[in-house]
Amino acid sequence: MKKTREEICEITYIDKKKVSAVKKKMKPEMTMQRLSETFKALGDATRTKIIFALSQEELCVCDMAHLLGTTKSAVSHQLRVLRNMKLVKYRKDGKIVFYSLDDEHIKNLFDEGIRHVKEM
Amino acid sequence: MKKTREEICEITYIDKKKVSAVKKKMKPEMTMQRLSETFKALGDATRTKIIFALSQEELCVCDMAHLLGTTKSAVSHQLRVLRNMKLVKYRKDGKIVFYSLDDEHIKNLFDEGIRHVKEM
DNA sequence: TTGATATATGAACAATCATTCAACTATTCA
DNA sequence: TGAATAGTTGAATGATTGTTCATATATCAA
Repeated sequence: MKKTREEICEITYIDKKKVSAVKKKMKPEMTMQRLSETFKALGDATRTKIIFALSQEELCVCDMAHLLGTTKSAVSHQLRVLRNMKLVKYRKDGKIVFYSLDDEHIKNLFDEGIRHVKEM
Repeated sequence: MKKTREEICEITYIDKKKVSAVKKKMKPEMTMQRLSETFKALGDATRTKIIFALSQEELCVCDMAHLLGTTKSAVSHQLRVLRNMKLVKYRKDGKIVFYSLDDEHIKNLFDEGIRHVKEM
């Protein structure tokens, strides 16, 4: 009888102790989920550029569209993703909405990323 | 005549000076591309967990699969993504391949991310 | 050599995603 | 009030992605 389907429970442990030690240290599922969502939010060229631009200056949607050479709609859609992940905040001034980074962390996170990229 | 299609060139500038000032500061396209790819590589729950696990211990594929409750194949596929982005490195010991974080940055980047998530 | 095990990988499929277009709200100002 | 402008949003669409399954490669041990 040939077994083809790989089942989780049949995988061999190489170092069971090590695995349970690491398992204990793992963050809660919720934390991991949010963390990956945060990175995912930064993981798109348009959004990366938005974040970088906002690390330099507070900007309105219209000017971001200009800066990135795309449409206001596309920018607005991406800003919602960043808003949802609490990466940017905004203030309204009449018709115009000005966006900026939500807090200092974001810039640190970003700078750390740039440092990694430079050493690739 | 009603204009429906939004064209890039027709967007109004709100603050042209500000836009060109930020434009000058923008990193090269290549840097932005790599940066977003790096974040994207971290932006998946399976890969996030792999990175966290490796920040604790060097691990083989088999044990990672156990730890995450998934298959070796799934882990292996995700490790390739992380390898491509130079986020993990590996050493071979006989049949077994041990993975670890490529450098210290990665942990910093990750910790900065966790700090953000905790303040959400 | 043969069988077993650790890992890698290609193809396929469903799910997710970014952008576009059209339509909508809200605000200004004439 | 009504036209113009800034921004948001829903639906549609093509592209990308994560997992699974099957198979391939590499190493070890008998």
